Amino acid sequence: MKATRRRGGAYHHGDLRAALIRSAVAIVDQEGIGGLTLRKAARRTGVSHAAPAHHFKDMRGLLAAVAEDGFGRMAEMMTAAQQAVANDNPLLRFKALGKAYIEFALTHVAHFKVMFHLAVADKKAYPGLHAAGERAFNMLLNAVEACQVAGVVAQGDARRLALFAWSAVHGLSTLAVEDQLQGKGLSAGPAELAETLTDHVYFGMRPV
Amino acid sequence: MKATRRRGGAYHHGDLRAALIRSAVAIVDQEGIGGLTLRKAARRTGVSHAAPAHHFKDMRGLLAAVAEDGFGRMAEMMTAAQQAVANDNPLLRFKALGKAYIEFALTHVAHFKVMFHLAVADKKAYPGLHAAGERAFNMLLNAVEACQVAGVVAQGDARRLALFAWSAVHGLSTLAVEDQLQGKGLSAGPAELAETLTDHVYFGMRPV
DNA sequence: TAAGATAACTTTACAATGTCAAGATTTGCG
DNA sequence: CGCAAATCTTGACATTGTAAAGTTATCTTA
Repeated sequence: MKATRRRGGAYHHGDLRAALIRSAVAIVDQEGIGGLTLRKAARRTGVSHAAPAHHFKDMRGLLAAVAEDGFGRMAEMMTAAQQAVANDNPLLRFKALGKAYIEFALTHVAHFKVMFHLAVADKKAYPGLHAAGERAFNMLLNAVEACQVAGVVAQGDARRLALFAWSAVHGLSTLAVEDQLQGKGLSAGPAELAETLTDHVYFGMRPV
Repeated sequence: MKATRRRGGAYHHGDLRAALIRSAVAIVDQEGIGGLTLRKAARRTGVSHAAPAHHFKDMRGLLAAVAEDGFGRMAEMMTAAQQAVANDNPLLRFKALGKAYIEFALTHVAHFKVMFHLAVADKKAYPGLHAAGERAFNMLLNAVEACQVAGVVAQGDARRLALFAWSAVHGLSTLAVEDQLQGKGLSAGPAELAETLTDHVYFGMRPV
């Protein structure tokens, strides 16, 4: 949006951190998460190979930054999807949330892969990342609780119900993003499968 | 089980391929998937750094071998769990299948991580791997169809129903294995969560 | 505005890795 | 027995992550 391109031999980039994240996302998009390299991201951005270290301590720092960026975008998409639905229909809002989750994964494959690929040591090392993930789960939790209040979802531990919904939606996203849905004889694309899946999720949470 | 340890300076290992897979699993268990290295696996097995190349073409070959081994073990656990249930109760068999899937992920974290971590190019490059994944899905599909015949699960595209169940079960496994369940206020461990999750999955598939 | 401090970036350097090529050793088969 | 193939080792090279030290721009402050 601003002076992202380095004119001439400008020593200072101006917005290197964001530019590196963009490059990283592009690389993961093209070559997968294994093709991402600090040096490659630096080359693509037009800076020296050691420049990333000043913005992200190391490789994991870059991945954490991409993941945090992804969680932010996901939260945006989910709130937008939720607000596009009538305020007084908690069930529709709940479904919209689930479909937005899947849609985010399908339209932001690189982000999604990185978001759920940090093996370990992200818990306390990257507090911003932790908080971003927490926020997304809380959106889902609130939607479930609203459905309980409205009586369209069974009573009981809302967190477990939310976990069920999250698992289903996250599972489909993961399988789709990892190309595990090919050759399974599915008669529809991921988008349509998301629709029927969220219906089943709701059926699994109905009051007795 | 056999002559796995190299006595003295034995030039030939005897069962190097399997030994390397074991080492790789151990490394992934201890240091995560990012800590796995061809040379490290070779060192741990007591062979030269280039030895793995003769059994697995490259790094992806080793990962594919670990994944295929994992699919085999998972199929074993799932068939065992299924056969431990009365033959005439398809619903219980279906639930047992789902719980076995989750239990496998929780007890074979390294295998599970590798199984669903091969980014791309596994489709045709590793046919054995592809077939192994196919087999696991077909077990689930058969269980769903048996439930439909018994009338305990709604009619309709069995593959979509199976996908819903797989998504839920796979999602919980993934989240648990990636330590995403911490700090979410869940009042139970993964094993108990698996129990309630499979119940919800079934509820989501009941006949109207 | 000018100097000093700080931040941003580069250059240099090194150990570790994946992978290839060539050599050594063992096994199996005729 | 002899030889070809399979198995493993050694050596080499480009690439990577990362640390240390140097260079250039920006910011602060007096």
